[in-house]
Amino acid sequence: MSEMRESILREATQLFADHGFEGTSLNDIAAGVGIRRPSLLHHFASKDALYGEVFETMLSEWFDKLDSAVLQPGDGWQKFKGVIVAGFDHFAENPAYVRLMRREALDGGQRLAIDLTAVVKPYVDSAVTWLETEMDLGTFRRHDARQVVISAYGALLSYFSDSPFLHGLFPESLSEEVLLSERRDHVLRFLQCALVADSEEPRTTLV
Amino acid sequence: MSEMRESILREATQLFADHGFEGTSLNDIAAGVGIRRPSLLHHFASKDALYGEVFETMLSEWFDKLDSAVLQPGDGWQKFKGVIVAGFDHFAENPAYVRLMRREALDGGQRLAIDLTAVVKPYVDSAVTWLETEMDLGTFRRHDARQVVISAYGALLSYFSDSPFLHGLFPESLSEEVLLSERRDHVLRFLQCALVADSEEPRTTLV
DNA sequence: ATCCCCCTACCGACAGGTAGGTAGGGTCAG
DNA sequence: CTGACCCTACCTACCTGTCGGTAGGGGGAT
Repeated sequence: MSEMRESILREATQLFADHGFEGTSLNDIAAGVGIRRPSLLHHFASKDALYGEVFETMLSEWFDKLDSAVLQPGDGWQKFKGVIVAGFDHFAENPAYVRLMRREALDGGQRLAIDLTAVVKPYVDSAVTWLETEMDLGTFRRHDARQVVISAYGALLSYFSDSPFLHGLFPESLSEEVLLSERRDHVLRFLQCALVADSEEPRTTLV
Repeated sequence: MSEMRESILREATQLFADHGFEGTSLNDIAAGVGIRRPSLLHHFASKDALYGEVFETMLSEWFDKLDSAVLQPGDGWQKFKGVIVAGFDHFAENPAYVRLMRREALDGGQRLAIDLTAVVKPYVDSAVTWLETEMDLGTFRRHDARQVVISAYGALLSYFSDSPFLHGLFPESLSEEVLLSERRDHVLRFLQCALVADSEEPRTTLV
């Protein structure tokens, strides 16, 4: 992969995440990497092709992280927590990915060549069956497992996707790092309280 | 308010929600109500003005519902539940509003004349102080109250804003109504488990 | 060393289309 | 007559994508 291609992909990821597909022009992206539009189109066949490649890169990086998180040893809450933490950290490092994903979810994924739902569904289904066995075992409270996945999805993504808006709700004095770690702690504790029955003092088991 | 103005506002709300500000043209909106673009611009000074009015309508309708929900008698979980239900039902009736709000949160509210954060912050702050007193009383578990608001915000909105994407994750056999009521039940039970300590059998108190 | 050829990378200029917004005229009700 | 309403025609700005052309490096053959 050429250096210029990567620069373009990086810039395009940021701009698509910030302003959406329609709100980003090829001129903007080209200017961001210091070339003209025709030169950009030398590396990518079209705006749609560029967008598709940005999205594929985003998805594959996330699936890699997710796969390795799922393969980590552990069970019950420890395993669930591991996946949540992996997601949180990955999204914290790549907030543009979250915003990209949210925009695509809002639009219904019509722009993509791939069927987003079909790609994600296997992950969701395996998470659902795993959750249901844990509930059968009694380690987790009884919930609609699919709904749990959606709720966790919402809890994880919303903070990052809506950060331009949500940030204004906090006192300005708090630094980015403090905000992040507070959110992380909260999400874990909140999910644990909702999922694990005997988590009356969950702080002691949060290690 | 003239009939035509209302039609335009209705159509604009739908299209802005579905395709975003940049993804919606005045021609699309005008065609949707059966007039030409210049006629539309007779009723609204500009695209920005139209969008601003759509957004203001959305906000004021939601704040009305929210105010009356907060004023309902009750305390502790019953009060919290009342607000969540009011939000859920309002969003279920007006999914376009949720998608509009999410899009604006993603963009950072730069397009609006009003400062979205400043408008919402008082509501959040009062919710935070209320939650903290309930936690002090012991009716709710100890959480970071502001984070609880964000989590509830995410749990409520995500299902509606990302519905084009999330719907594909469910079996197609389930009807819209079943899906909605299942989501509603889940959100309430999930939040109750997370917030209320003695909710081991929360179904009995869900009345 | 020199010439030739092909290649990648980039550019200016252009085409075709659409965007938001304006100017001005026709119609019709009060 | 006036004013509200809607129209066609038009403007400028910007969009994506193409075309022709250029700069320059690598590798043979002579």
